[in-house]
Amino acid sequence: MATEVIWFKRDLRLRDHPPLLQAIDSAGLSGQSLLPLFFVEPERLKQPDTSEIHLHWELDCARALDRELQRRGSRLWILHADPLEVFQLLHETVELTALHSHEETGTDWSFQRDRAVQKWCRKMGVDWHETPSNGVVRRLKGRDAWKSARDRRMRQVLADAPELIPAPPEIPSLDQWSCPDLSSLGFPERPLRDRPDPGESSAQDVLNGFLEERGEPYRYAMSSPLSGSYHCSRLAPYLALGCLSLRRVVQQTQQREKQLKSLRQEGRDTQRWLPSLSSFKSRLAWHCHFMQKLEMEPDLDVVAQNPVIDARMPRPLVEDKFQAWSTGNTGWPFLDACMRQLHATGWINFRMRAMLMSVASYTLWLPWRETGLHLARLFLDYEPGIHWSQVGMQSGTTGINTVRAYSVTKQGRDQDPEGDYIRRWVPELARVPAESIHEPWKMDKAEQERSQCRIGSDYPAPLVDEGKARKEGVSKTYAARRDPEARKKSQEVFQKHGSRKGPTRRRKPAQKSSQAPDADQPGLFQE
DNA sequence: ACGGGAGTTGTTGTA
DNA sequence: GTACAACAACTCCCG
Repeated sequence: MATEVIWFKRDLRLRDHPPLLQAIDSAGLSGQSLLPLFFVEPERLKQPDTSEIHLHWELDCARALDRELQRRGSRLWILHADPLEVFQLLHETVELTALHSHEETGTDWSFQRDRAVQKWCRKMGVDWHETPSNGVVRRLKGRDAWKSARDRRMRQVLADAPELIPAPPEIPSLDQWSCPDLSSLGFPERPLRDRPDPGESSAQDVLNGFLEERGEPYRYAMSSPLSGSYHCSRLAPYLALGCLSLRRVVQQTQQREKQLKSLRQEGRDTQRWLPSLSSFKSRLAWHCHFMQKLEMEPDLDVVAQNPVIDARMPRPLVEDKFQAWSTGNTGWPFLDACMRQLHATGWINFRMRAMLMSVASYTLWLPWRETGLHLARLFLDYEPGIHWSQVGMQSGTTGINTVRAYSVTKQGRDQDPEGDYIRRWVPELARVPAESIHEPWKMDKAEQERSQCRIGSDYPAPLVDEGKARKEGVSKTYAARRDPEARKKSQEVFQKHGSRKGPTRRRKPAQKSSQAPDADQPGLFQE
C-alpha cells in the first residue's frame, strides 16, 4: 500500500492546519496510509542558534501533538534523523507518493534542506504540497504588494481539527531513528522558571486568558518588565512552534473587539480594552512583516541588511564585556535584572529585549552576530525572522531605521522607579534603597556598608561610563550612515524591505508638505 | 518604538 | 489686577 507523509515542522497543531486536512483527503481518496512525522534534525543540532531550551520545548509540544493524534486514531513519529534519509527509506519500502507540509521560513540550514528535499522529490516523482505559513509570502519581489496579501491570508476561514485521522502504517524500520534522550545528544535539560505548558490546548488557554482578562491594560503595561510578564500575551513560544495559527490569533482578537464594541453600546467600560487590542493587532502584523524579511533575505542572520554600514563600524568581541553583558553582571542593575530574568525564564518583554541588544551594540560596542546568537539561545520563543530583523534594527545595521540607543539608567527609572524588579532579580542589591538602586556605584562607603552591597566585590562596578560610551557609539553609527555608499545601499534596503506604513507624523501637515521617503535621507525611513 | 538639550508654552507663587 | 521668576510639560532637533 502506498503512503503519504504529513510532515509537521513549526506547525505543531491540529486546528487550522490545511496541509493536514489536505493529506487526510488525499490519502483517504486513494486508499493510501498517512504517516505523521516530526524531525529532530542532526543538522539543526549543530546550529549556533540552537539551545537546549528550544529543543525541550519543541519535544514537549511534539509529544502533546502525538497525544492528540493518538486520540484520533493515529500517532506522531518523532525521529532523530535527516528527513531526506527517512524519505528515501520510505520511498524504497512503502512507496512514498506525497509529502504535505507548511512552508518554512528559517535560516540557511533549513532553506538548504528544503531545496534538497524539493530536488529529491522531483527526481523521485514524489509530490510535495506546501502551504503558506502565517503572513509570509513566498517569491515576493518588493514590499508594495505584501500588506494586502498578508491581510487576505488572515481572513481565510479557520479550519477545525479533523475528528478522525487514518491509521498510520506499521514501519518497524523507522525505530532506528527514534529520538533518544536529548542529554545524550549533548543538550542536557535546563529547567526554566515558570515555563509555559506545552501544546495546542494550553496555547488556546493562554490566548483566551489574554483576550478575556490579562490584555485589558496591554498598551500601557507592556513596556515595563514588572507589569509586562502578566499583561503581555505570552503567546510567542506557541507561535514560534505553530501550536496556534497566527490567523486564529488575529481572528479571535477581531471577534473580541466586536464583542467589546457591543458591550460598549450597553454602557460597559471598554476604555482600556480597545486601544490595547488595537496595539496587539498591529504587533501581530509586525510579526509577519519581520518574518518576511528572512524569507526574502535568507542570510539575514549572518549578513547585515546594510553591509556597507556594518563594514564601516567594526565592533570587536571584547571578552570581558561580552561575558559581563551575557551573564547579567555589567554593574548596571536594571540591565542585569533583565538579563537574569531572561536566563531564568526564557522570556523578557519586547522593550527590554530592544534595550539588551541596543546597549550591547551602542554602549558596549559588541558585534551583533555574537550578541544576537546569545539572545537567540536564551529566548524560548526564538523566531529567526523576527529575531534577526530586530538584531539588525537595534544594532543600527539596516540604515533604514532611526538609531535607538537606550540608556539603562533612564529605562530603569522609567520602568522600575522603586527598583522592585531589580531587587527581585539581582539579590545582591536587595537592601539598596530606591534612591541608589539605579546607580549603586554612586553610594559612598557608609551607604554601601548599610545596604550590604560593596561595589566591586558584592556587585560589580559598571563596565564603562554609560553616558560617554553611549554617545560615542551613537556618533560612530551616524558617521557610518553618512557615507554616500551606505546611503545608496539604505535606499535599496528600503525598496526591498521597508514598511510602507510611512513615518508616524504627529499632525501638522503644513510647511514641509508631502515629502515622500527620500533615499538621501535614510533617517526618514521608519519601521 | 532613543536620549538630551534647547526652545516654547503653561502654571503657580509672590510681591 | 499685574509683573515676573521658577518650574513643569511639551515640542523640535540632532547625534
